[in-house]
Amino acid sequence: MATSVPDAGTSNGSQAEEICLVCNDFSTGYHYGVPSCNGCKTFFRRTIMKKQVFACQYNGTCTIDKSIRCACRHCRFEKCLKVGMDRNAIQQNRDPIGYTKRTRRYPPAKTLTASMGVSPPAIVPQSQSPQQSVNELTAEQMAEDVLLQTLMQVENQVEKLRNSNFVMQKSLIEAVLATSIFLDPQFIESPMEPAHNYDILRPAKMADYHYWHEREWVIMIEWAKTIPVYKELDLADKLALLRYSAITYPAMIQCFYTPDKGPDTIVFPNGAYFDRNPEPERPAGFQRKKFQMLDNLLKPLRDMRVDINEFAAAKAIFFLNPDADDLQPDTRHPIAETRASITNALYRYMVKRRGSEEAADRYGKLLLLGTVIATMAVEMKEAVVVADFFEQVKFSPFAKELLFGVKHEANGGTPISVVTP
Amino acid sequence: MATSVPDAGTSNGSQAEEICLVCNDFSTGYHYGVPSCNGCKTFFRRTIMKKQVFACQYNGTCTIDKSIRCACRHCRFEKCLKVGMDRNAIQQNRDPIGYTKRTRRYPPAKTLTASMGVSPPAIVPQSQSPQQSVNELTAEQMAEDVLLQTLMQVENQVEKLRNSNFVMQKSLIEAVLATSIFLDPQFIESPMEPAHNYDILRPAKMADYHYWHEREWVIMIEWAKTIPVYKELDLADKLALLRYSAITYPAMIQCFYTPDKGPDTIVFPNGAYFDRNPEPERPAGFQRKKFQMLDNLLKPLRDMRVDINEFAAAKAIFFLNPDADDLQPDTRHPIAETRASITNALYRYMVKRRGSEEAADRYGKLLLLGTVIATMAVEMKEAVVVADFFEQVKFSPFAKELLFGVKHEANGGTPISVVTP
DNA sequence: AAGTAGCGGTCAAAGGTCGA
DNA sequence: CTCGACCTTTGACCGCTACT
Repeated sequence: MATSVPDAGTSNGSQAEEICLVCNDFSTGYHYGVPSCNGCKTFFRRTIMKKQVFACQYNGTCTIDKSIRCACRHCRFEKCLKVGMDRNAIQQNRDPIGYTKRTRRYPPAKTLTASMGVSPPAIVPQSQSPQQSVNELTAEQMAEDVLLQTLMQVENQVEKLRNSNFVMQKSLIEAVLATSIFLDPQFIESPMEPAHNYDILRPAKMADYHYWHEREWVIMIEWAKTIPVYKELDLADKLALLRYSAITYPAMIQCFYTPDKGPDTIVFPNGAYFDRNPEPERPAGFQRKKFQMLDNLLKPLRDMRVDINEFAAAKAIFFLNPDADDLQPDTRHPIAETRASITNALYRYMVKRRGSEEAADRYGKLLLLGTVIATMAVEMKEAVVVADFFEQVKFSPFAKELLFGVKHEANGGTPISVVTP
Repeated sequence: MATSVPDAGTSNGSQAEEICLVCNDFSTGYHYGVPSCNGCKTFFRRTIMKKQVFACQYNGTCTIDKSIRCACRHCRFEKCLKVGMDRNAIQQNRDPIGYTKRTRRYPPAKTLTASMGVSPPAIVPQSQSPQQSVNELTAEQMAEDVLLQTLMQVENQVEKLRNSNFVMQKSLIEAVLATSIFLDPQFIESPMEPAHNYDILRPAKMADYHYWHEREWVIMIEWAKTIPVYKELDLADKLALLRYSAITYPAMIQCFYTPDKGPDTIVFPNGAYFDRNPEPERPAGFQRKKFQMLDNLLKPLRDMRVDINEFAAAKAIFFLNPDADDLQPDTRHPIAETRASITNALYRYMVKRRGSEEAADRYGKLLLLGTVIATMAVEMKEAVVVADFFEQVKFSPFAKELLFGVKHEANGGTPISVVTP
């Protein structure tokens, strides 16, 4: 326990390799691919080898620092994964799929080079280096991983944009055609504005629902424009994808980014919240949507402890729906291809973080959330049409453009009607 | 914690290290820099961590000895400091670790394997036995694989039943409650009847659609009764699952088992077929369903060359939808568990047959068909309701029971209206 | 031949547990 | 409530192997 507090003041990045990325203690070199200290290195290895699963006593957001790195093993392990420690670099206890023999336990005798029979690969390196199937990626796989990394990086900007005070005064078409703010270096480097106060909550009013939906839509549009395949689509196809996700994208965002105020509460960044209580002034059918969000989205996301990177991938997978209405037949294929690229990269990401066994289970559960998304998309499309038909909801021009594909007027942009919450 | 025992030269040092410098009890090693016993070690830590301050009842000169070390906490703590215990060696609170007594309970969850039954094993499995990693499947995994194998075996009977001339004259409720024909040894051993002649095709008429839908429903019911978790459900939950899949189960069956007459044709076993041609006599909305079946189900099933075993798993995964309407809350969890068991077993099956790389891609694509299924389920539920409302379709009593949950009449069974094709 | 980076293993010494 | 026998967890240090 070296008590020596490192002078963190040196902003020199070249020293970064000497600091443990997990706990900021002095690093003793690269371990499992990450500059880290002996403690975090050993902790990571032990956790994986013993297949331990921890639970955070709080809300899974504990800060990990040298002085308190032992306080929450769940968050410490999550931090290890977050900074990129690679469980495939752990040698014992290998991937159960590509069966490799291990020669541990009692005899250190390595005379039994052949060990047990089954040796699938032509070359069997006796003592396994962490190479092989893991680091050897094809060019295609690397491209897929780059795509996923881009999604992850953008996702890390989403909350910043969501909490910010930006005002978009564009029509839907203009917003779709403009360059994404997520690709604007000035925005990327801007600091996160102080989070809203989540301690003072108040029930959401109609104005809150409208305000936040339109805000999430703008975020969805800015986000979509960062996806390579999306940029290449015709305007009509872009709008078709946006329309398909118009209901579910805000729902996913709101479920994932709400602070944990219990299993029945979803909070908007301004402190407005809703829960299971009925709200008679809202159109019928929206109560059902609330239950679906709480039971079928929020709960599994929480239970699975979906991390932001998995969430980034899931959002894109469900958004890039080649079966969405009104897509031109020619564009379905490239969309499906990109979707497959993301699923493949997501799977590799999960294997790296969770191991192949848990990854398969987790991957399946996450993809099956697609059924929930699809159900909500269809049901709410119906409900929205009905609500509009009976004029229960006064949709803004922006909303009508998005939900119903109302033709854009020749020249003037229809400004977003921002409702002050 | 390199001990760096400084005893090198001291003659009697070897003896002193075995004695607690605080109370002269046997020491258990160095604690906080001083050879000390467990009691004094723990006492010192507790005192520091709880920031306790003691007062001596006498004059602060109490002797501390093993027999009376608890008599005066003030003087005991002073003695700790005097012999050199280092308060800087006290660390922060750590994460709680749970039970440590081996005579109590089973370890803190995580291993769902032996969750059933009482069986607290004398030896806690929590300890490290790094075995089981490679070829060895856990008992849980083996149970999952057995479940999948059962589904596969039943699936191999489906076409036999579908092509047979069986006539079910039962009401929905009776069919649900009876024993599955798939579990009847007599049926299992019966030979497959000669397949229908798929060379002579004719366009399907309304009667064909009705006939085959009701027939697929009967097959669905017989099939569902072979799923262990399904058997345990209440009648209402059984009906809820059947209702959810009432549209999509026949669609999946028809897509998978149709002979390949080109990408736009689906053939029933009696030679009746349909394709993309509009059929004005059918209700609006059914044309859309046909396109969905051809484009979103038949095409991917063909493109992926889904085999019958994968199909068996997929059917069950989509059928066991824990989010289906009207399910009781308590039954959602066991359904989700079984669904996860099947997905896991399916993944292992794919890895075995295709290798881990292709398996991940294939597994993802197959599970994402769930979005198609969910979309069709919801849309057709709407369409069916509308169709019934406008009486465009004369639903049979059996169909009404299934689709709308019409109450079963007290005694008489409502016979299936078998339309001769 | 010697050096180094990064694996896994080790065990003294931390902290946690729970019946007495 | 405190005590302390007994337990788990931690991490500085070590040996090992592959690759310079």
